[in-house]
Amino acid sequence: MNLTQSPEPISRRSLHEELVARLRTMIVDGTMAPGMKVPEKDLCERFAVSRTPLREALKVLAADGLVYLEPNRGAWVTELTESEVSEVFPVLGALEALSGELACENIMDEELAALRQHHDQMILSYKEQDLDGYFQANQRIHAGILSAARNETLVVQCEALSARMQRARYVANISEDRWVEAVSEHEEIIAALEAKDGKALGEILKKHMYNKQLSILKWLDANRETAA
Amino acid sequence: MNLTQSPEPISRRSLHEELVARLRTMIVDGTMAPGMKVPEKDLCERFAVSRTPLREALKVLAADGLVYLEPNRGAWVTELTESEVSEVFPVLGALEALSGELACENIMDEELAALRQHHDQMILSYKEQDLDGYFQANQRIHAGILSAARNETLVVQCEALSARMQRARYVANISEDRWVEAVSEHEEIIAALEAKDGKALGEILKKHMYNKQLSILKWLDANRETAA
DNA sequence: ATATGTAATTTTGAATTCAAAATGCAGTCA
DNA sequence: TGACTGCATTTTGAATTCAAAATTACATAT
Repeated sequence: MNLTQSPEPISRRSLHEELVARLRTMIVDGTMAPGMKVPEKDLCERFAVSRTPLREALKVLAADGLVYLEPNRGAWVTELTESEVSEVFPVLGALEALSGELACENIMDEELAALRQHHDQMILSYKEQDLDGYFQANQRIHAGILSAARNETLVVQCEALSARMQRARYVANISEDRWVEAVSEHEEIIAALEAKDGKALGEILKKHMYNKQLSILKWLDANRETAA
Repeated sequence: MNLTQSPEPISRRSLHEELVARLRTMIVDGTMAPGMKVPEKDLCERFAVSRTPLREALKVLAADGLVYLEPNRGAWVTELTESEVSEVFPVLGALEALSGELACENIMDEELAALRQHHDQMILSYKEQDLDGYFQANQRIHAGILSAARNETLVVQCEALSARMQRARYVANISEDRWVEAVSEHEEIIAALEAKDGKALGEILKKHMYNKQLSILKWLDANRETAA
């Protein structure tokens, strides 16, 4: 038998891996709300697994900062506090800035073209006031820059921290003012990218992150008493 | 009863937490060498625990990138490859740069004084060619800057990535040339810190990291055939 | 009624068990 | 000799079990 192009290996997934992915999604999209006790027994029944793999998954999510464990008391979904937001965003800003610099060095023409399309799509969604479409295009742009940076470690770190903040973005409905501002920042982003100006792109992405932070902090502050 | 200053909660540790800490140490200090299969049964006997908590710990270490898991085949200590080093150091550089900037904003006088002492101690160790003392002082300086940044998330991220690189630092014996260079960089670091020049400190720390990367890559390259 | 003490129940942490998968080892045949 | 096959052994993944800890419910006393 001659296998010139070897087929990709059959990827197998252990139960706990699958559970990590599922639970992460549930936390990020708000199905499991911040502050909520993780219902171990419930989840076991729902996913039809025993406690062993579920608990393994919870340990991993705890290391990621999405849940916290209290010995002998169980697991809770982490709250999104002001102080956490104020800690995570600067770190995310530094990492996105790096991703911008690296992307300018390594991006390929087809990738750049795809990003330009996503950008135009995003502008279109904004003009039609289509928030879902906007979010999706926005997501794709950031993912595209990150992947163009050619640094898997950076991807992993960014995604882990983003996941922790994502929950807020789902709930925090963007204000019209912030939306206008974000769109204008994105014009700068695509411009810097097309000019391959890494330094500038890094700065803009950092600023972009900082503004997101402010917008979320504002929302958190406004909803503080509501939640409590 | 009036508890004006509430006592700190009694901290308890589950077995798996303890195991994560112990195994991490064993991997970082080289007791478990890169590339080695993790001897599950052995470790269980050695620590006198069952497989359940040990395996939970391995999942966490895998999420940290210190081991990798192959389904149905077990766990291995991750190798330190050129590509991993080339990925992790830039990320670490960006994070250390951030820590420098934040430290300049937030450091207190006593902390600065302590760092100056560690620095002087480090110079002394260098003059006496005391590598252990030098490493220790060096470690304390970086930890001190990080803690002065007042950002727990940043600390966690830096420590996780540092742990992955630390193994190399243990094995890679610093060259005399690199040592001279590192000492001179540290003079710049303490100067920027005392001048509270965040931008400059960030730049130097980033450069410092980059030079460490080069030095480790050189070592890896020289030892490539030895290890294989 | 509120606070304290006690027993029953539930939940958690970790050991054990069990089935599936991988590995190692003979024995067979070219 | 060398590679393939089938069987025994080991290792792994996950369910189950069991003891310890926490929670709840209830009774009693102030």
